Amino acid sequence: MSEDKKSLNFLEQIIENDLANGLPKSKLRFRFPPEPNGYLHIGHTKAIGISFGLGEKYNAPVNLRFDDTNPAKEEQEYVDAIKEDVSWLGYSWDKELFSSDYFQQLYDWAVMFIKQGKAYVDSQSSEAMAEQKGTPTQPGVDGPYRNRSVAENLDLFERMKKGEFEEGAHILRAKIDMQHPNMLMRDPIMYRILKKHHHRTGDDWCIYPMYDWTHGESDYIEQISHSLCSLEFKAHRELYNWFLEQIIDEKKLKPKQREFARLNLSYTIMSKRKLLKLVEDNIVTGWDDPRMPTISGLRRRGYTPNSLRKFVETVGVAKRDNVIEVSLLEFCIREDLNKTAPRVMAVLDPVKLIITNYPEDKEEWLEAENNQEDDSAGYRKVPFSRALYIEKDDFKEEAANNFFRLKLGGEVRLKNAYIIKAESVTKDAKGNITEIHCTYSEDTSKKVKGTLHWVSIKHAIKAKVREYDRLFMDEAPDSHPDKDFMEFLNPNSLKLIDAFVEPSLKDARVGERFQFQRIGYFSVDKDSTEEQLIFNKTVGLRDSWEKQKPVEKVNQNKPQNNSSQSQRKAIDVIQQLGKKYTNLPEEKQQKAKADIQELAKNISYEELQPLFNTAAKKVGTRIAVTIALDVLLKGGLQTNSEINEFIEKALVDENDLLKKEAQLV
RNA sequence: UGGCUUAUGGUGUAACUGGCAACACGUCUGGUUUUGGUCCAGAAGAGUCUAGGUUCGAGCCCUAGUAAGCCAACCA
Repeated sequence: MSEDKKSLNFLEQIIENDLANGLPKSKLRFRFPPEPNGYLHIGHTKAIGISFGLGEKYNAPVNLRFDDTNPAKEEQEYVDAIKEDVSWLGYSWDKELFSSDYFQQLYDWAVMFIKQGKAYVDSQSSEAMAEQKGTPTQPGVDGPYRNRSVAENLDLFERMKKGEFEEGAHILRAKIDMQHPNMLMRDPIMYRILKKHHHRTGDDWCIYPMYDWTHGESDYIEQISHSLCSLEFKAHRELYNWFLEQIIDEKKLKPKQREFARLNLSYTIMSKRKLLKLVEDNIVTGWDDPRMPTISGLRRRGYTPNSLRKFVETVGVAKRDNVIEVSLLEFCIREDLNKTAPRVMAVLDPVKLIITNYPEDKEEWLEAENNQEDDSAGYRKVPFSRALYIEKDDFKEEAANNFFRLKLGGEVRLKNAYIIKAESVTKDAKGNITEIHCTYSEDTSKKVKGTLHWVSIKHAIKAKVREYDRLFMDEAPDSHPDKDFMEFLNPNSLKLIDAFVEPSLKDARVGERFQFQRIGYFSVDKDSTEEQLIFNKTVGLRDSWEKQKPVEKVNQNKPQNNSSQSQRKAIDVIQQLGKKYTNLPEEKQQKAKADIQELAKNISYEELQPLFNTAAKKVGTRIAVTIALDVLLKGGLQTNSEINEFIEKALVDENDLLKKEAQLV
């Protein structure tokens, strides 16, 4: 009944506040403003989830606005891809808009700025202007063209527009303050000359507005109430507001820019420029390569819109830099697919298994449940025969008891079929197992520890499987100032596998997702043909067996594990026991005390002494130190002024426990 | 020799605006199971960056530090 009330993130709080202060709910409007210069990635999914999510929450419209002010980098291909990705995620925008729609209005405003003495044409080299601009720690100085007459500015700007000048000859700058502590306020550029073809306005314009000049005014034109972007635009807010204040009509709404921390994923990169490099260098096969963190890549990999939305929701919204562990993404997709993906059997690394007491020419079509998590999923038939494939890993001639799979003399269940017992193996000249010989029993009620998946050799379909590993071997590949992110590329990020799958998969269609039982989730790749099925591995099943195995490859994946408790130094354990001390019930306190006394035998005064400075309020730690100190003193330690001072303080503390321990010393 | 922002378990986010630090992932136990999956039950792990202060009471307020990020594209 009672919905557990989710706490609001800081953006929602801002909106609630505005609403409480009189902003009508009907005025709420958001926007997602991608630049069409690349494909959207998982980081954008967060931005999309925030603005479109707010739109859904408040039933407010959300515009999709392409920020296309730089004809040098932007293309129609990207516009189309972005639209596809946003709709695939399940969001629908109110209006599809382009910043270029506002070029004329922006130009008119710029002319107004010039007339009001708020903008001027600068004609220096970019180097000269950069020098005058100063640095973050040093103020800038005015340039020589800063005080051109209005008439001259108007004339030059007009001629810039007409295309009379070459690129770089002139620019239009806002006239604000060259000494401003915020560098963005030091006469920012509003227009530059760019004689490039624009994907929408063609050759109409020779001058193009800059981001800062365009963005806020576009928000204003569209009457966006909350313009949400990532943290690196924080400093731009001041300029955003300045530009708005010059043109605002008091009767209209003034958009509010607020900034959130962008999403970072461990073991990957999120920069469009760097992703583009992977594409251009053919490290990957394209923007939608399943190893890419792009939305299209994840889609091709088999991720669902649901899982991505859940992921973004789980990650939350705040203002501090963050790195999300990939395991959370994997959790989200497994959670979704577990409920929805039909189960099938596929063998990726086959070894032949012969059931010697099963007739040579017999075959049976056995019933198999499609998805035990979904009652409506129904059943299908799988063919069984004398000769099967099972996974090589599922058989060992000899193995310990915790190996639940097949071993000589041992029994396992074949999923959806019978119980078999391994009798013998045949090997090739090199000693590799070529065949496993088993006998089967039709009594399937018997309890056995292991269940294996399998395919009937005669009926199996050959399929290609692409198994992916992370693209980078470093946790944060582009965070090393001295190293290029390309150095961390994982040479084995793609593994091609020839697999055998059950015949029901014959008609599987591109994009369909399955669970290959006991292995993972797979989806049919678009490269598949009538003759050749190709599967992408989306993600493996959780595997608690893999973790138990005494593997040699260890550390290569895990950043580092916290060293086990047993290896911790005695002093650290004492400190930790102390932290909890005052919260413990009396008997446990006694035990903790005994533990501390025992541990104290193994510490030196030098280790204990720094803890004398423990803050007064951390009473527990001080108690533990007192107890330990007592042990040391009884062990022959000479008292000194530091010790006395510490005990003195304890004796007059208001905490009785501490006082009591101090009195014992 | 600047400005802005941030700081809570391994990770991410909370804490009803000053009242027993919670949730999720991950980790570890145990149970169920024709997937070593799922599911179920449980555990460990944080005195909230440091030092002071205000307060009956501080993760939250104040002061001073420390650390990290962002800001010097005719990119967005």
